[in-house]
Amino acid sequence: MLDFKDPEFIERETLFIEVILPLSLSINYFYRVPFDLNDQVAVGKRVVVQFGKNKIYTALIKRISTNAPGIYEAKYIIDVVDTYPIVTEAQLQLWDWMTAYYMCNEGEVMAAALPTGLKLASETIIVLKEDAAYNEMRFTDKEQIIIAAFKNRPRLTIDDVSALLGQKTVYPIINSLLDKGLIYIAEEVIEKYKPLLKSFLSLQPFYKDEANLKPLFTVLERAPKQMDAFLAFLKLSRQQEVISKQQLLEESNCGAAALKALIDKEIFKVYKKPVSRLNENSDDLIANFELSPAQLAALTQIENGFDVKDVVLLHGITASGKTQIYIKLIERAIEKGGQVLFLLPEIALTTQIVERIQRYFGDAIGVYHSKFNNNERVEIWNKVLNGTYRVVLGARSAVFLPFKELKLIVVDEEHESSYKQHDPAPRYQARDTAVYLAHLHTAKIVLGSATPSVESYFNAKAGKYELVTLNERYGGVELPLQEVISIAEETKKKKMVSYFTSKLIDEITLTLENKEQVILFQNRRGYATILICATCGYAPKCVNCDVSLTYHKTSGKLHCHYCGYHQSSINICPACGSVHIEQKGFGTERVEEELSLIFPEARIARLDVDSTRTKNGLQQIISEFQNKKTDILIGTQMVAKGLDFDNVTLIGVINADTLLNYPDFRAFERSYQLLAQVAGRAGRRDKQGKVIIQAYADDHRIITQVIDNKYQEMYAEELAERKQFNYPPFTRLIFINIRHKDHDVLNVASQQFATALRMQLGKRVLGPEQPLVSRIRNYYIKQVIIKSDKDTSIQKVKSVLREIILQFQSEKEFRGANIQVDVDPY
DNA sequence: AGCACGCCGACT
DNA sequence: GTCGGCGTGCTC
Repeated sequence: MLDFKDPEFIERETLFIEVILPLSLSINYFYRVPFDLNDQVAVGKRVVVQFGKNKIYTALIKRISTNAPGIYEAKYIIDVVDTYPIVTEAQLQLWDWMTAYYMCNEGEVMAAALPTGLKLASETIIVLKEDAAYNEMRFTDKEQIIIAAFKNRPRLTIDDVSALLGQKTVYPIINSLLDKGLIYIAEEVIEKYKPLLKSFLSLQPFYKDEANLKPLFTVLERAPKQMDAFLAFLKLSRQQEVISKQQLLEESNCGAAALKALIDKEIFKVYKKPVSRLNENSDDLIANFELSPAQLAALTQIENGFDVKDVVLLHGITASGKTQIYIKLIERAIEKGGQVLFLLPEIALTTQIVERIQRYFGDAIGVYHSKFNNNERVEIWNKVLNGTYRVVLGARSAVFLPFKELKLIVVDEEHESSYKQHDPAPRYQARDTAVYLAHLHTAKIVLGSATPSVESYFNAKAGKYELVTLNERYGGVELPLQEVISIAEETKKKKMVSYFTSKLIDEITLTLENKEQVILFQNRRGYATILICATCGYAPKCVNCDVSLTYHKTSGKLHCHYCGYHQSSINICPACGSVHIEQKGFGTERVEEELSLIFPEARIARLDVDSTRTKNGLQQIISEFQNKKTDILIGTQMVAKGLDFDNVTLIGVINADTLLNYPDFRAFERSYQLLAQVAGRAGRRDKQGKVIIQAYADDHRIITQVIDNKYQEMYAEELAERKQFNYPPFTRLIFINIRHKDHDVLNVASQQFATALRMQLGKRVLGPEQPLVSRIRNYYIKQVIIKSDKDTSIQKVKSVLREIILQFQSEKEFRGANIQVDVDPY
């Protein structure tokens, strides 16, 4: 074993390091370490390297060796960024596994894993923090030069800094300024989320000393209002840690003037703190909850399950109180000194569940997802690394955080498709990655869902996972009354009003009269799905993609949902000149419009990607609905996921058929999950909710199963189908998308690729097939599918695939072709 | 991912 | 005659 720390050794030996660059490169590169940096290099630290002609990147040290890397001469590293490794050994192992399993590059994994703030590059822009407390700190000369430079320019690139100081090694200096909180990395995108700041009060340090309080009381005796406020403050401070200005005003009836006087007299100090925009009306749920007997039983089963298996699947119906069970599990894991990762779908992270858990665990908890900017993400990364955070709530990318003592992972809503990353690579499934991550740390993992994925349930039934079932709703809340209404029949009887059956209209009327709220679900956005000329059949299509354009009335434009292309709408058919343009299909916009004609008094809001694109859109729509400023919320999938409103008693599904007709082998499973999830939003503690599902296929087995809550039956029938048609969980799928700008070249190329693959893998190879959308952003697409049965070694299949891809890419005639591999598409 | 090197159309 | 289009290959 080489001792890199031995001074003798350091003086004599030349070190070479293998680094991972955060780019899509098929191999890693080697650099040479200058002698004076020998004692600083370590696996998991970042280094600054020049890559290519004049590009500078932050790379990560993967291996250190004394062997020169063969024929070429290695470049010297410019600098070592970190004083201690920021990536752990376990993380590097996880990266290795992901690279191999999902058939991508290590650089792609690194790019996805590290928050942008840890990937400084030469053109990264730094900005001086305005409110930084300079005078309380000491700076080196170089730091002062940089700070001074900000007087002339608000933004500096790393290259600028390099020029200013006349040296290449600037990363440690920048890093130190970042650590001191003096500068931050400018966002390349405008920040979407701006925290809401609220004013809080604290006592000036001087008065924390009891001795100084006494004279204060004598002074305040002459100002009864101020005294009142002060006493109210003292009383509150005994009960809670933070006191907001607003709260003190409410509790003391002292008036704003008296409070201002106290602040002006420097008795109180005001500080601002970001608070959630969401209504905080569910506090009581968490403060000191007791598990119900059913929950307690489930908890015990989970813990016993951990004795025999590493993975437990918790199948608990909607509103059965899974969160409280998670909290108990988390609590126990922390008591044992461990760290906990709690994964949630992105959308659920903006809701109450985060607040509940945050309130419960306080400062030891971190939240990690896309609403946070780079600087905050780096902060979270560091706090996980140094152990400040014991619990992290996060979306799928949180699996990349640098845990050191991970003891428990919770994957809530494990069936959610958003756990799978589709683009770009690594195309990973965070739930499956979490199972491997738990294995790496010898941690335990709970997968929870009201409607588990067929795969997970299969694993549980097969004994790979331990299965725990919770069949009782928490607090005796009744299951909603569910009913399906046939659209066909209602149409025949001429009882349809626009898209709504008479039953749904009646129920909405009743609900609004009771001052309760309604959620309507329509899984399509926009106004009309397509426009079509009634005379010649022409339908406007996207110029870049092979899809019809969707008509959006709000913008008055035709939009492509794949590439973002849009054009103005048409009144006259460009093909035949006819003015008979028909609208086919309808989306949330249309539902909103039609509904407002029927219920002109009702306050209606829409929740979909379009209405939430603007700043704070999502947050605002949700909180307005929660605060009962809206009566009816119309939305796509978004309304089904993780949102919890306690005044909603009616849920309407406008058209269930669109879900069922989706051409995917998981369509029925997904429909069941989505409908069950939507239905779960109905009802309150004191009132049974109602769910109305409108459909043409009103007797479809999936709809019947949703209405009767027959998960098991759905699972059994799905499983039989999967077995018959060789789909997961009986096989493993790999999708290979081949893309090319030229249609004909693609045909030849994909045919040849499939043939080469078939030579070695035989009938496991399907295609090339034309995917649903055969052209996106001007690239034609063909799909080859590998369906590998469980008896075949998947490693072998992957190595064959890897070889064929390599061979394919070396062929000159197909050079413009681009291959994307998607392992376990979801 | 960048970025340079390299071979074919409209311009001072 | 040149400036520049982006197609292709390389980066330790």
